[in-house]
Amino acid sequence: MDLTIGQVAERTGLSVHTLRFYEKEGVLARPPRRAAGGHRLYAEHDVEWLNLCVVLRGSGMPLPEIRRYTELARSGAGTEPARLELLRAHQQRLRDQLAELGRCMDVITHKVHCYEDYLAQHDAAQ
Amino acid sequence: MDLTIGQVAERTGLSVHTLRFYEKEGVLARPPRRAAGGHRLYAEHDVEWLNLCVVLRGSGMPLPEIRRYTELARSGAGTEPARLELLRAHQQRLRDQLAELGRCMDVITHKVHCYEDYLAQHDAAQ
DNA sequence: GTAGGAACTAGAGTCGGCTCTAGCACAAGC
DNA sequence: GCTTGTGCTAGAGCCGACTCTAGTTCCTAC
Repeated sequence: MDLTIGQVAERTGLSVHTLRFYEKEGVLARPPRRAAGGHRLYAEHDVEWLNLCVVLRGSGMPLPEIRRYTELARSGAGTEPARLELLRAHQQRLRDQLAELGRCMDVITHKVHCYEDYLAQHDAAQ
Repeated sequence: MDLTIGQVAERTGLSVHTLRFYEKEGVLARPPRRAAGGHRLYAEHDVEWLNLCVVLRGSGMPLPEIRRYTELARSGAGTEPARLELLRAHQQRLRDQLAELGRCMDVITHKVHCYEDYLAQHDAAQ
């Protein structure tokens, strides 16, 4: 039932290095247990938590804020409103970012069309 | 008709520092002319070019690639196919990124709903 | 002519987020 | 029992993209 750091790396897409780094940064709800020889032992829920963190990171949440969210979750009951607020704020930022990227996409698509038209014209002339 | 670096900063949203930095990085089609005292003099088309660069950067294109695009544009006629290819590649990356961010948004929205439901339940129980 | 703000240069510093190194311990398969 | 791979720690290094500093010069308005 326990997973090695390598197995967790495989299941989260994070590198072994990054997993240790995240642990140091307080991204894990609690540090994993250790085997006799000092090797980390992860549980399934650690993987789930990390996969959520991957989503948060992948959408641009900075590590300190992920740590804050983790701390709230670690504190347990009563912190739900704060957690909700944090997620909502991130959701809004993400919405804004999507809108901004959409505008960028429009500009780029327009540029692409300009070049396509130009080249179509140019090729036809030959 | 000429613009100072400060005016260009205002019109592009870039800082004066960043404008000089971009110039050093070869992001400008050609370095701006200089006034008698050595101050940079920008033309309107520099602002347009920079605004395109802002869009490219804002959508995640790294500076070396922007420089490459700039160099192609500087080389003039004949480089249009290469420019088109570069833009198309970026467009594809942007599409992928938008899709990825959309998936992140779905996960986060789901999380938000979980908390909302939980809190609604919790509040009703009081 | 002088004060204050804007611009100049070269180069150093910062920041976030990894990523890698060194040197060593442990473990699994033959 | 030995090799090969995986893991451990602490800490250094790297990368991209700015961002700022120091020391100086230039322009504008009084």
